[in-house]
This record gives sequence, structure tokens and C-alpha cells, in this order.
Amino acid sequence: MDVKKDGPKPDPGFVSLLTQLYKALNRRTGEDLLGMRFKPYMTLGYIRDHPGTTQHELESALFMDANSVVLILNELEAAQFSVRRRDPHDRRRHIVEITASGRRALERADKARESLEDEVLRALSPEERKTVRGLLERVLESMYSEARV
Amino acid sequence: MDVKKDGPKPDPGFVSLLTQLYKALNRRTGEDLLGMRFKPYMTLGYIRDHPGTTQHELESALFMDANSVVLILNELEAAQFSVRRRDPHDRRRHIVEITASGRRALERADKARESLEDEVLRALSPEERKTVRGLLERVLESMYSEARV
DNA sequence: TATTGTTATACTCTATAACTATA
DNA sequence: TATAGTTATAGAGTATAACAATA
Repeated sequence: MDVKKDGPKPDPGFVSLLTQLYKALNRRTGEDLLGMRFKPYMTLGYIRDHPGTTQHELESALFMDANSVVLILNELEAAQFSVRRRDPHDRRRHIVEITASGRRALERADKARESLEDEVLRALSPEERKTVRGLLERVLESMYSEARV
Repeated sequence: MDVKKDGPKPDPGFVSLLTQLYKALNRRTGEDLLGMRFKPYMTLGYIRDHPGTTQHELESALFMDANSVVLILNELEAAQFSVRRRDPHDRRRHIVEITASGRRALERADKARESLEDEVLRALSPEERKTVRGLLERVLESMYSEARV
């Protein structure tokens, strides 16, 4: 029972949908909102949640290349939000850790991010938000496991 | 009743989730797959589905800036997939239309896109795919209406 | 004076390869 | 020789402002 309101509804496709949402979101996640740019924010969140992580792990976890990781960590260190120190067991590795002030900045940014999400997802009920997040997480996880093959 | 499998499961947030999915997807949508780059493909799809659209409409519908629209249309015209012609009622405007060969190229690309999506969404059942698409469409629509305010 | 589209410019992001230091 | 990280470079994406034509 397809209700056709305005002609044959074209199927934009999941990928296009995601791309448009990404762009729409990017427009409203300025540095002024989070207190830092979005990618460093996302990276710092991962660092906090995965103590003792390495740059290599950041690459694969956040789908970034080595170069971007370096640049973002430079930025985070310049703001004194994170530090790199050599892994004593393998001196090629850097262990990345969040600082106390990084933790505070991240908590502030998290609050801003939450209110942004409330605004962005206002069309959805709490249960629907949970649903969409759960589904997207599963999609992402399947992409990780595929990448590992 | 939170099942804690591996410590306090951090909430990555909808925005981060979307960003990672976007990046993961971008890595596998090369030109060789669709026969054209992804953004022109997405744009051409909109042009087909909205006959008589203008560049200004493309901007707001696809969350692009005027500059990007010009560049993408240049690319599409070079490939003879679309044409711009002056609107006789307002000679400042360009009316953008898909060509016959653009339509054929788009149909081929659509097939490739569908098989890509099958692969990307393989973690989800058909009903779940419908659900996630429907929810994301609603989020996007609410962002449009907000942008209009 | 405002709008549509174009051009120019700069800045970010991404991808790649060359380099270093360690293993 | 292989790996972790860094640096350098080029390409694509995005944002901004100046501009021409038209309203």
C-alpha cells in the first residue's frame, strides 16, 4: 500500500542518504560549538575510552590514514588535550593518552554534542533514536570485520 | 539492565557514528565502481528525479555550495550527462536537465550502487534496512524544514 | 539593490610515497 | 626486512568573497 503523494518517489539510496546527512551535520558542527574541531573531538573521545591506544589503532578504528592521525594528535597536543609517549616495550610505538584538561574539554564538548543531537534527531522518538543508532552500529561493525579480512 | 561486556560501553554518539560510516563508505565508492565519481552520480540522480531543477535548488537539496554545484555540473556536461540552459522566464537562472546518455549512465550506476548497498548493509535484514532508511529519511527531512526557517 | 551563476582563492581533508627509528 | 610514526606533496572537497548578468 504505497501512498504516492507526489509522483513516483525516487529511491535515493542508503549511501546518498548518509552522504547528505553527513554534509548537513558538518555544516552545524563548527569549532565554536564543541570548543574544538569535530575530528579532534571524535579522536579524543576514542582516546579517553580506550586507554593505552596507539596511533595505529586510531587509524583503523576511526578509518583515518596515518597522516591524519598525526595532524590531529599534533592539534590535540598543542591544546594540551592529549600526550604521546613511547611504549617502553616497543619504542617504535606511541601510546596516546588524554590529559586532565583534555578530559574536561571533552566533557564540555560532549554536552554540546548531545544538545546538537537532540536537535538533529528531534523528528525521532527516544525509541526510534535507539533503533537507528543500533542499526547503524551493526552496519559499522560489519564493515570493520570485513576490513580485517 | 545494561549488559556490560567490556567495561563501560562508551556512547560514540550519532554524529560520530555517521561520520565513521561516511568515511568507511567513501573508501569503497571509487569512480571505477559507478562509472562516475560519487558526487556527480548523486547530483545526476537528483536532476533526473526533479526535472527542471535549477542550480540553486541543487545547492539546498544536496547541501552543497554554489561553487561545488558549478564544478560538478561542468564535469557532468563534459561527460555529456547533463545540460544547462537559460530559463526563458528568468534569464539569470539555469535549468538543468539530464541527457539520454546521462540517463543510461545513471541506470548502470544505480545497479552498481545497489550491489554496493547489499554488501554494506549485509548485517541487516530487509525489514531492518527499510527501517533504518525510513528513520534517516525523516531525520534528513526535518533538517530541510529547519534550514528553510 | 538583490539574485543567479561563475571565477578565484584559500583552507581542510585525504591518499601516497619517502624518510627515521626501531624491531 | 618489516613496522610505527613522521614529513612532504598533490588531489579533492569545502567555504568565502569578488564579479557579471539579470531581475
